[in-house]
Amino acid sequence: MTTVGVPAGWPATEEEARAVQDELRGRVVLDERGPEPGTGRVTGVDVAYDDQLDLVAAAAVVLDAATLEVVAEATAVGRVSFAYVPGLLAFREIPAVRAALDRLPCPPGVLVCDGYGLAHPRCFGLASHLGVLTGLPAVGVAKNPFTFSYDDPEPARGAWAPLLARDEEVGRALRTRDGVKPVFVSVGHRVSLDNAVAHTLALTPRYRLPETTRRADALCRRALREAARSVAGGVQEATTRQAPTS
DNA sequence: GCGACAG
DNA sequence: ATCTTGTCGC
Repeated sequence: MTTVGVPAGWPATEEEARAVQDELRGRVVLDERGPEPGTGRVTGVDVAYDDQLDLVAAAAVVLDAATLEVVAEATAVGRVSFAYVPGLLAFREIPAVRAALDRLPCPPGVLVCDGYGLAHPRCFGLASHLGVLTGLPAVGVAKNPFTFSYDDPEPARGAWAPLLARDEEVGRALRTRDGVKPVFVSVGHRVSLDNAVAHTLALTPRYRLPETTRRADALCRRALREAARSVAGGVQEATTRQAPTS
């Protein structure tokens, strides 16, 4: 099993990480609408953890945007690069995600992240961070409202309400299934909010969460199980070798 | 000061 | 994120 390490210069403290966000957020591009839903490719990325074994597994799954069929997929396993701190999620997820993206055999198209983009304490969440580092269009689709507030959208799929920080719209609470809890969409990089919402609806013909994140979630969990099994197997193998020879 | 807080 | 069985409903 090949493992990816923490990148050189990766922040070691929360202070350093916040400084990186403050420096990079100026590179977010907000004046592009982005590719139209249903055209080209859309790539879901997700990460799973085993904190006991200090393992992280990431997956990137490329879908044909028109058919939602899987075009390509890749995984990467490594060590945990940062503790989970609200507002600093990107530092925990990005090294493994980038390694998985680097292993894809084709261009990813639009990235769909689990989490937020501009809707963030320093306006630089995971989706924006990954977008800036890769240069790719990126959107954030989160399952929880984080620190933001919203009024419940109408019950029909497609209905939405502004996601608010203070009184600013930083994203949208979007109903992707009739009568089901909304998801929370925000702009990452090189995509407009309207288009991010349109992409999310195009990716949710059947389930609350986008097909991209469902596929990536399943794949990174599988990769983590296999990595954990491999680690456990290695330990067992070593133990066996060390058995007394009396 | 205390609690909340994407994954 | 992760720990976890059954259960209500389409």
